[in-house]
Amino acid sequence: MPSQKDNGKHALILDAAIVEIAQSGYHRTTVAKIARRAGVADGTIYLYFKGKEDVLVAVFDRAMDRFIGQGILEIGTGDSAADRLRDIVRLHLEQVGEDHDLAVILQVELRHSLTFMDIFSRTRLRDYLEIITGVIVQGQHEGVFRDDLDPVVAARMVFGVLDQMTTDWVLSQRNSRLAGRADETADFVINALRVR
Amino acid sequence: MPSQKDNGKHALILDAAIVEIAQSGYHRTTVAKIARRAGVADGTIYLYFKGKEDVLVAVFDRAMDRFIGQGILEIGTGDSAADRLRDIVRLHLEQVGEDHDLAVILQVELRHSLTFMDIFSRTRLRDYLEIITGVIVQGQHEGVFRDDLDPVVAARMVFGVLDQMTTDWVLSQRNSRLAGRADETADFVINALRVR
DNA sequence: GAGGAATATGAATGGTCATTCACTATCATA
DNA sequence: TATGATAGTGAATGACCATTCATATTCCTC
Repeated sequence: MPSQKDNGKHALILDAAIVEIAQSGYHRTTVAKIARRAGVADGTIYLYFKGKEDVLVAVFDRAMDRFIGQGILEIGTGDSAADRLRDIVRLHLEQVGEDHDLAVILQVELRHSLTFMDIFSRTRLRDYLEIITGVIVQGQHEGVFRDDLDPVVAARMVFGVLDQMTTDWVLSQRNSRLAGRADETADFVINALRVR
Repeated sequence: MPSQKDNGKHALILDAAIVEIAQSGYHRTTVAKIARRAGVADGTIYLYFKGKEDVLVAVFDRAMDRFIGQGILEIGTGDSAADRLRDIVRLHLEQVGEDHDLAVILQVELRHSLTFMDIFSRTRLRDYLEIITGVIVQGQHEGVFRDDLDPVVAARMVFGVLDQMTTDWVLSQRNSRLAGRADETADFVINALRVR
């Protein structure tokens, strides 16, 4: 099984898979098509991945690594909760809006299986939601966010808004920038959380 | 092709399909399994539906008919926008929370294909979103909801919150009632929209 | 209750792929 | 440059499953 002397084949296959899956959906994408686009033989896929499903998992893992790694974790700790939340919204929409094919997979293809969603919600997404939860708790301590909302549930609601904006963008004919919605989206969620 | 003298086979097949698809996902559900659960022969499915995919579409259509028909359309027009929105949130969560298997299909299985999502968002969902949009516009006229938010986009955000609450409920194996979240969900979205 | 129409059956068909594996090519080392 | 190890190939395999259709059953009408 190749590891170091890779010639970037691993990434090559993942890139090809993203394009094919975004185009035709996971189930209509054959291993042969991924191989052809990646410029390798069908069998080569199995040197780098356990099987077709494993390719999808790897696409997801790499995407989440990049997403989480892209600074979401260390969003200014000196700032107010409202400012941090605004930054999270902006970063989220910028990140996902950067690669349309990848967004299609994240928003549409990855949700085709309950068990997959389950894994999803138990691992990387959980870390991300915990960051949002933390910011909400901070805001409650500051006295700026209402404390009659469960911060864990509220974080889910905030995520729901971001997720819906992304899905709408994926389904729309993309001449718009997703990040262009950042301001009004941030306004919405911050207003939702703010004390009156 | 049977139409009147149905013996309820059409509905029988749909019910069986809902259970099977919720359990194993659309792609792992075979026509044979649906037939077996419905207590009919494989070929009978094809007397009532054009094919496997048509069964899924019919499940979706019936669900949306019931959902939209269940009073969402005629939510008290005499009430304030905030009250109407609260009613919509409650009805939405009550309706979807009524049948877990159906909710799984609506939240997970139906989103497996971009074209399907596309059809979805162009038809029934659009009607529903227009109702929410109308309530938001009403609230803006009343001077209760902020008018610096595009009501169409705001309606999407509200829907995103409801959708996320539903997905969370579907993915949690707990036997909690989805409608139990109605109050805090309504608080969140009404607060988000309210002028300060 | 005969005959024809409407329904229902389920074994057989055929197409589609994921996966395997015997073989070939390339690389690294001495 | 010989040799074993590592990487890559793609035709063949076999499992799976939607759909069909020849046949059987039930229903209706006179």
